[in-house]
Amino acid sequence: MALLSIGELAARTGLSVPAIRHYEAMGLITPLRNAGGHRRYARADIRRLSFVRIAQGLGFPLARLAEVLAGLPQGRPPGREDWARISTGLRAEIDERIARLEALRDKLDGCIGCGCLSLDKCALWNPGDVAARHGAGPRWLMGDRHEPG
Amino acid sequence: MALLSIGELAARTGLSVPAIRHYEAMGLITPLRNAGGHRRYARADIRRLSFVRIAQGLGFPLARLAEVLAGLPQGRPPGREDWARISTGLRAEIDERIARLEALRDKLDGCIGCGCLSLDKCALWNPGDVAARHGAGPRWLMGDRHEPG
DNA sequence: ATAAAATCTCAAGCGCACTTGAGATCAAGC
DNA sequence: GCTTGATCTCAAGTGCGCTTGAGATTTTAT
Repeated sequence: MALLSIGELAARTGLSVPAIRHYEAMGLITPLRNAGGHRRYARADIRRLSFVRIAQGLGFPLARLAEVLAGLPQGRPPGREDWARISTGLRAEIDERIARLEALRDKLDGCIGCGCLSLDKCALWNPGDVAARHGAGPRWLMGDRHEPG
Repeated sequence: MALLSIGELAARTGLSVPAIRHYEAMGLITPLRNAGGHRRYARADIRRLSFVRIAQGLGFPLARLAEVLAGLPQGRPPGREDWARISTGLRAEIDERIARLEALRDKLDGCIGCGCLSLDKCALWNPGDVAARHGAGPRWLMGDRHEPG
């Protein structure tokens, strides 16, 4: 049993079968096919999907992960250095996301505690008074998460 | 200018006008209406929407925020204690989210660094070997974020 | 050999958080 | 008074990340 069926891969990763097919459509994984046209996965693909789930849980959209995973070797199974390379690429972004979350939490604490409660004016809640600029888009404070497209 | 029009509120909060109307439909805010049927907002509503944006940025769905905001007084403008009360309610959930993110980051670091690379078996990546249980749903590691519904 | 289970390919639907558009009404400036 | 801009409602569309369903084919077990 060198290669896995999609059902086996689903069982190993905890993903649903349609979800795995969806990831394929999004370019995250590219299985082989057997004579009958059924998908056949290498063991390394379990790792690949585990990575996807974790990175996705950290807030990365599938499209970004497709880019990152494109950095893994094709043909040869990826080794330690390969995973380390693409992971370090994400580390900076991960740290940034966590930092942003912590900053927001602290702002929340700080402003509730400070008693000013003028959230529309308070520098903590509205750093740089962006709201007064031109009221264009809600980009302040939020970073790029779930930006209205 | 005791009350704000929706356009003014949009300018003050950085939100779009349709977004504010959407929040109303979701039960997050309930403006008064003038004689002509136009929405009129109190100053405290700026705070209310600022709170919504921040909490939303922290990962809370609008439905949850509607619940939380229902804890604010009606008629009387909310005071420091009101905001403090509903914020502390969220604090635990916020801390939990941050902790989860940090844990995932550390797991990522740890397993890339540890050299085992057997993500499907490694206790760090797959605590409790949940994948082998019955392959039902992808609930391990992820918490409740963006759970397939 | 055959019945049952797994897989295949489309296509459509869903939940969330909005955006966009149409057509009508209200408000404000000149 | 009249035009212009803001606002109204309702409906439909968007992007993401899948799920669900239909109908056909392949694989596996007996």
